[in-house]
Formats: sequence, structure tokens, C-alpha cells
Amino acid sequence: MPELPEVEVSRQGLLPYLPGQRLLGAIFRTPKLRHALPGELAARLAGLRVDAISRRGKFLLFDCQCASGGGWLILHLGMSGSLRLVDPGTPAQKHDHVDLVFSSTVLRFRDPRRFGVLLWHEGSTVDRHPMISVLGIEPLSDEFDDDWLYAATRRRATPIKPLLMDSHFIAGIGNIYAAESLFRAGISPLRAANRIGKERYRHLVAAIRSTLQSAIAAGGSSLRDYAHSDGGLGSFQLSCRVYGRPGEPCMRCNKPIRAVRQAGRSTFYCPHCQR
DNA sequence: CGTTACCCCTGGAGGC
DNA sequence: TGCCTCCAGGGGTAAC
Repeated sequence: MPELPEVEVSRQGLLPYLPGQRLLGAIFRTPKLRHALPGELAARLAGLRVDAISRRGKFLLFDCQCASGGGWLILHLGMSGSLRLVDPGTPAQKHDHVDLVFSSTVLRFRDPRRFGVLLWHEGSTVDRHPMISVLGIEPLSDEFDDDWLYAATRRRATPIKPLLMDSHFIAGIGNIYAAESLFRAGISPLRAANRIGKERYRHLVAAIRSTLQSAIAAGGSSLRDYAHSDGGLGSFQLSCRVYGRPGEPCMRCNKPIRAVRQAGRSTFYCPHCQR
């Protein structure tokens, strides 16, 4: 399941190959992806050059410009999406929904559960797209620190864990990394956000940073050759200390990990170590 | 405005 | 073994 680190590693893996390449076109095998308009998109893309690839939260942003103007491809991998670079003519398999065709390679998007998103935004900037403009702070940016988090939570009575996962608040923290970061910071996922002090938020910011960055590092080190690796990006998910381990002993205190539901999502934590 | 329930989708796991 | 149900995930939308 791609979270921010997987998306970032995907971006880094594509950087040696795509920027500077010109799109010949696109092939859509699935009539309707979420929010996408495949027909129009396929026609619009031909002739554009990918100038840069950036990331916002879990969105990959392909800057596709040309002399007569261009726009941005906005891609979200959902929960089961993956990208790979294949040679032209490589047969598509089940769930291979979209090909972005370049002269010497093809960027292939596979997404079995089809929660992914592929959108086009006309123009030179993507900041004002309705799905991008509403995104919250980047958790790996310098602006994200204990001062920011403390101030931003003073009027939020919601439990901290669903707030961490709210992409309008912080962009890119999913269920797994929210649980793992809270465990490392020793904060209960049930605690109201406005009842956590600045010192504890300092620990949480550090935990979020280190959890995300170590996952990116792990992915980067496992990423040898994006173009020729068969499986695209392997799952390089960090080894979880609480996520998916209900009933198992806490690695710190040996008491059992508890599972609860918050806002419709499962939450795993150690009631003894996390307060 | 803040918060929650539900929906989209498919495959895998577990029960019978 | 096969069929059924449940669950996972992110983010939009509707509703409270």
C-alpha cells in the first residue's frame, strides 16, 4: 500500500528516465478511473514533454509543458497502485489501466483496486487544482515543526490519530505511519489533539520525520533499476512495531498491543507505553 | 466549522 | 472445494 515514502521513492525512481522525454500519447484500458476523463486525456497528452516530477502529499505531479502551453498530470496511487517502466510493446496484464507512451519507454500504471486517481490540470501551475490546493502541510518540510503543530491543534478536540491522517491538515500520513509515529512518540492515538503539550509534539514531529525518512531510505536502497525491475517497486514497508500486531506483545513493555476503531479505521497501539 | 459515516473497488483471508 | 462475508486502504461527499 503506497504511502508517502513509496510515492517519493517512485518519484526518485522515475527521475533518471522521464524528465526531458516527450509523450507520444496514452493508452487507457479502463473506461473510467476515478475522476479521470481518459478519452480527452489521451488526445491532450500527445506531443507534451515531461519537464519535472514533483510530489505533494501522496500525489505525483508531472509537469508537462510545451511551447504552446501544457499542464500537469496528477497521479495518486490509491492503495494498490504501482508504476513501472516497460519496453514498448510489452503485453499488458490484468489491472494495467494506463500506459503513458514515450518514444523509448512506457510508464505503466497498475491498480487492482482502482482507488487511484489520474487527472489533468491545464496551465503552468498546479497549485490551484481543487485536489491540490486543499492539501495541508508537508510533513517533511521545514515548516512542519513543534511550534506549527502545537499552534495548529489548540482548537482541535479530535483524537490525534485521525487528525494526523487528515490530508487537509498534514498531507501524506496514512494509517500505518500514523500508528507507528504515535508509538515511537509514546502518545496515545485516542488523546485529544489540544490536550498534548509542545514538548510531546516535539517528540511526535521527530518521530514522524524519522519514520518517513527511514522508509524512504529503505525504499531508495532497494531501488536498483526502475526501468528494468520486473515488479516495479517492491513493498519496502518499514517493520511495524504496532500496526497489524493486535494481541502481540509490545516490543517495549511486553504487554499486548490493542486494536480499536477510530473514524472507521483500525488503530493499533500499546495502552501502557502510549498515553 | 469540526467531525463522522459511507462510498468507490478488488483480492485475500477466514468461516462453514 | 466452493461460497459467503468481512476487511484493507485514501479521499471525496453528504450529513450531522
